[in-house]
Amino acid sequence: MIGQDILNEEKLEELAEFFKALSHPVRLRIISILIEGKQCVKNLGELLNLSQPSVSQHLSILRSRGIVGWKREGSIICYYIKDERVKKIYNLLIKEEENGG
Amino acid sequence: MIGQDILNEEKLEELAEFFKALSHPVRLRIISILIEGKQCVKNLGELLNLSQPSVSQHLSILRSRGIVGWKREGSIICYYIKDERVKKIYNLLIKEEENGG
DNA sequence: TGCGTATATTAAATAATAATAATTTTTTGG
DNA sequence: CCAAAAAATTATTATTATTTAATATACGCA
Repeated sequence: MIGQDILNEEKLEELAEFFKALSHPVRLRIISILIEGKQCVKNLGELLNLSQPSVSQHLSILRSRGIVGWKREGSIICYYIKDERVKKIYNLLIKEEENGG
Repeated sequence: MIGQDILNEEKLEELAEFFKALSHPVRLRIISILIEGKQCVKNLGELLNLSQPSVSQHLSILRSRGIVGWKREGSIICYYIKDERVKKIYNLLIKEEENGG
């Protein structure tokens, strides 16, 4: 059957959740920042001009989908891109477009 | 400033809308079917085992984001993938994964 | 024109997300 | 242990998306 061999229901749900995590301007901005390099929550809040709890909530969504990872460094927690698919998509949608891709 | 040169607010919103359109299992299935080739609404409903109005609603979301296009052929309307980014992402996420990409 | 098929739109009810504010936990340093 | 800083969680309310059912539109043909 068409289009059913690769994508079973479980895989579809997982993919939809993945895209849902990317479906918010703030989270896309967070991703674009983290692609440049890891950042702590406080810095993200300042770069985004958002409250700490708000940043934390968005990070928690990205974390729960495995898109970002984190590491405590002393008193702060640094976030980074964990899911390589995100980097690939970023390159494909953003970077390539710069050269009219 | 980090991550702000390329992605202005407008572009971020557009991208978020793009991902939102992909954030549903049914719409992902529709896309996977249309990537194999164009299909009319009735066939889609049968392949997806969904009611006609339900398929139409999902198509309308994909249409409004420019992800699919359509063409009337006699009494039926055929839908096809219009946004090339979708094909790229599909190849990247689905096809590459088959060979352990 | 009128009927049947194909598709789209609308409406109403429910569920999911987002934004904001308040509270809590964890860690560092005195 | 205590206070302050950093981050996470919770609660509340507002907004948006999804589902289902009902209705409407467009086309082809007798």
